[in-house]
Amino acid sequence: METKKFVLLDIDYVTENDQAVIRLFGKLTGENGGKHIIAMDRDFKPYIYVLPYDVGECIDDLNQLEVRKIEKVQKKDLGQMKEFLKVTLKHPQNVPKLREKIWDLESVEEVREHDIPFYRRYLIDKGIFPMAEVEVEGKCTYKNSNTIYSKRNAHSPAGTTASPKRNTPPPKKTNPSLTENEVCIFEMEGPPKPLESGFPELKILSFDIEACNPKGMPQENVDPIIMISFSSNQGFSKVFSTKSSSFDFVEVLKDEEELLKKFVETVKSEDPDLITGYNSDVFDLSYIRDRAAKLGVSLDLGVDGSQLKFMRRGFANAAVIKGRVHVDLYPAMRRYLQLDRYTLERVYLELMGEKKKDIPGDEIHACWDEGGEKLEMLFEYSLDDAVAVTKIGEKMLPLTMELTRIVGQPFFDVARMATGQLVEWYLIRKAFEDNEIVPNKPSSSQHSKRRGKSIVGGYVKDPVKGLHENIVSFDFRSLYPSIIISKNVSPDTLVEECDEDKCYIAPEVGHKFLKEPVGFVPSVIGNVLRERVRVKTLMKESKDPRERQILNVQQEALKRLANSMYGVYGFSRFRWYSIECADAITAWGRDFIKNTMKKAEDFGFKPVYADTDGFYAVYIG
DNA sequence: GGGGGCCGGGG
DNA sequence: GTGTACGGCCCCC
Repeated sequence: METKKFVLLDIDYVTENDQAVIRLFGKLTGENGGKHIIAMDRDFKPYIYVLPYDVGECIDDLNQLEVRKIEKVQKKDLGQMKEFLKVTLKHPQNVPKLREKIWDLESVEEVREHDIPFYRRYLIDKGIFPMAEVEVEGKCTYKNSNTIYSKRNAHSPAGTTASPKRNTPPPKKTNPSLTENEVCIFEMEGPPKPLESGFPELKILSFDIEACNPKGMPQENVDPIIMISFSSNQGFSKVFSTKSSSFDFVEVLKDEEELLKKFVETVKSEDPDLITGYNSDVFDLSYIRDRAAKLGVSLDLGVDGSQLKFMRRGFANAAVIKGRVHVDLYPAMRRYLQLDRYTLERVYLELMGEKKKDIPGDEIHACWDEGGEKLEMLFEYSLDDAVAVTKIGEKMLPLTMELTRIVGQPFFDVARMATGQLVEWYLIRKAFEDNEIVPNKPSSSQHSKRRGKSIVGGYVKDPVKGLHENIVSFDFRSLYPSIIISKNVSPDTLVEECDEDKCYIAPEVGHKFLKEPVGFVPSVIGNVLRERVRVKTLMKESKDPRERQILNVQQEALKRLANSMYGVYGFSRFRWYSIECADAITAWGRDFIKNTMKKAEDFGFKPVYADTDGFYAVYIG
């Protein structure tokens, strides 16, 4: 038996002998530091909770179905203790198959926590966090990365002869390149242990491809890839192309097939933790997939030698490279910044304060054809794009990393989550820690019912026109989070009736919230804000500039999380949705700002503009 | 005013 | 894969 410590980069599960096996992808720290590890846990089983009408009858009914285990458990449902049945199933894929059947049983009132993906359940239940260190015990076998992958697709049951998907082009003879990496395949014995750890140093590799078509956007069935650029945060920068250049950073390859092979080889030899691109989910990697399929080049980019694949994620697909984290910075920047446009050029200007080389899309074809000076410009532009992506990544990924370490879901997911989802997954983890059962997502009918209701927002006083002198401003610090905490606004403290001294009553709307006990959401926000104060104090005390910078990112992440928590009450598709809570919060907000303005007036200030959590006033004496 | 449809960004 | 999810703007009743 041996012990390994590693930074947890990603997680998934595969099926072996009809059993789900969790795989933790990481990078070893300490001894053998830098090498990849794939730790396999065969002991974790999928489960759901069932709220029975009649316990005995329900157990009998469940025993008729293909279940592994049934246990009675006490869990809080919005603060109220109830007896649930924890039903362990045989395979994660049985959950969607069986949950309807179970729900339809006469003895069953409700099925809960039936839509939490298996790997997320694992992270939550084991208390481990991606982008932090984990310790495992068991046995390690070193293998070459391209010998691991055995025709088995993640998530498809072993043995089933799955028809080859568009996802995975038929791998032709792989080039036994010199850049294969040794990977520690680790059989876990016992659960993983979370370790207190600092901010991991990650290697980021960015890339960008060029292709061209005289008529407009290049078409993957016609137009070849003409160059691929790379840039890392550790000094690597290179352009590969099928045309030569006088620049040192350009390396010429004989044809597109060789170019694509070089792409794969470079990813393997550079061996980054993070791969970033700009619109790479939708454009670069999709284009590479299609061209590679056409030319029969194997895209075995995963650390386990698995193929590049695409996952459906809402309206766009996300490109997955197992064991490395591929992040498309384009959708990430859309959430991170508030801009009119999100072109790479615009985002770069915003973050770096300087212009980037640019060639309009419709001129690329001419540059490529003409050659000479124009072509050299194209090489420079292409490299500059990859460099820009690295720089943007260095600026914004630390925040994503902190959010990952707080929310506790994979970096890949966190980088693609809207803030509402971040909050939801954070609350789901906290619910597990507090023995609270997670509310179900609204059904489509509940959802449309919710959408029909609207919430009155913050108080806005239209600005008084004119040029004002002697302006003073006032604003509440984190108004909504403060209201949630001070008025204990939570779905589990909301009551129909109560004694006046035992609850807080919202102005205008009249919703009542018990003063005690502390509600689930207020307690979570309270912890987030206290943690933020703690981090800010550490930051002020710290003498080390790098440490200060890291702590600053941490407190920013906590602030983002606290400020977006109010939203869970008002967004119709969220699990902790509560129109009463949302209404009460904004009602208190309006009340506070109006009262403060009135008081200011008593002291001779005349408000000229107000919005939600602050106002401006002039002193008139 | 609010529900439905389209688009972004990449070359 | 126990997830099928965006948000802003325009247009149209």
